[in-house]
Amino acid sequence: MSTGFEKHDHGTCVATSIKAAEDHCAAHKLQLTPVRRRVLELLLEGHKALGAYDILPTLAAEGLGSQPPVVYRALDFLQSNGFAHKVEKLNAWTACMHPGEDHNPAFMICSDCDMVAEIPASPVTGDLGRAAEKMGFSINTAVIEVEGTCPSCQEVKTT
Amino acid sequence: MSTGFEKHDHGTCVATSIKAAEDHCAAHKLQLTPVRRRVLELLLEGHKALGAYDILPTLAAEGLGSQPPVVYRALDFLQSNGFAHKVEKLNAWTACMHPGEDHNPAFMICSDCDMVAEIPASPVTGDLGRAAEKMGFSINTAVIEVEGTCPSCQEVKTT
DNA sequence: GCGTCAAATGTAATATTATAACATGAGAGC
DNA sequence: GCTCTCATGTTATAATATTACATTTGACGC
Repeated sequence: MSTGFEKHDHGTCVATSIKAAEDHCAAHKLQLTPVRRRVLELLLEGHKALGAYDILPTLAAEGLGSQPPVVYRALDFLQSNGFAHKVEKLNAWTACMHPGEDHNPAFMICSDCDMVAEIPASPVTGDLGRAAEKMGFSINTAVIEVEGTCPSCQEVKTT
Repeated sequence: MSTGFEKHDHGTCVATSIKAAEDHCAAHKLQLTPVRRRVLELLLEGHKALGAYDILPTLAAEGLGSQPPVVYRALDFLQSNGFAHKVEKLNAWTACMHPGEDHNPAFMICSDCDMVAEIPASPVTGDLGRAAEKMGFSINTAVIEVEGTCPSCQEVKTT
């Protein structure tokens, strides 16, 4: 699975994720309803993070709901089932690139092109986990988001 | 400097931070105005993160300003000069525990008692930095926040 | 079929967080 | 005293998110 920054077959990328969501829902008796499915598709369109209010007009135009709770509910569903993540720094959501796998996501956010790449993080076993353990702090969830410049945007700058 | 979770002389804690802010301002020709100073004091009161709208009523009661921009400006000032940090996960701010030092903060947030501890993080040299370097991603800022249970709240639960 | 229950959706209203824009004031340096 | 910069006062509004309650739909047991 790609991280998003390098070149990749994005069609496969999308198909894989949708398929993973369908399978997971089938296996766990969850409903991937039209709204939920469409929101996931929108999140998958680019490797960007979308705000709830970026998504809402599209849903409204397609007759899938026009009020904020509609999109927030869909995002909650996707997030709690591991199909999407919230990027706290951006107050925005992005599709999960490792659906089905148990993972702690970390994000790299390019401030030039707004691309968001999800990479595996393992805070519990990493530096941070060791620091927490030392202090007797028990980690539940971790927010790890770095902002900077992605490889392609660095190239653009230097050429 | 304490992290906040363990027992400590909080008076010293506050005094040290205020002093550091005063010194830094004197050295850099910055003004630690009444509003700014008061906001810093409020952030230092407990090792908690405060939202802008938690702070505003106090400022208003003390005649230091009653409109949102007042508190946001003060927070911007404190943050850009390294006296406070924003905790993205909470949309709230906390006083810096290592003022004057060049550091990448990480936070441990106790979801039971709301205590926030700042610990040093070094993403650029740590696991995350290595991952970023490998991908050719250049890090500008890092948000590292873990949420879980602090030592004292774990004790309470088990007794 | 029919009742009933849970999950999902529709909708109005409102809460919370944050910023834009412009006017006013206060002090430093000339 | 002039002017320039920084800080503050104030109004309005933007952006993000949730509460609360009504309605619909489909599964399941009877």
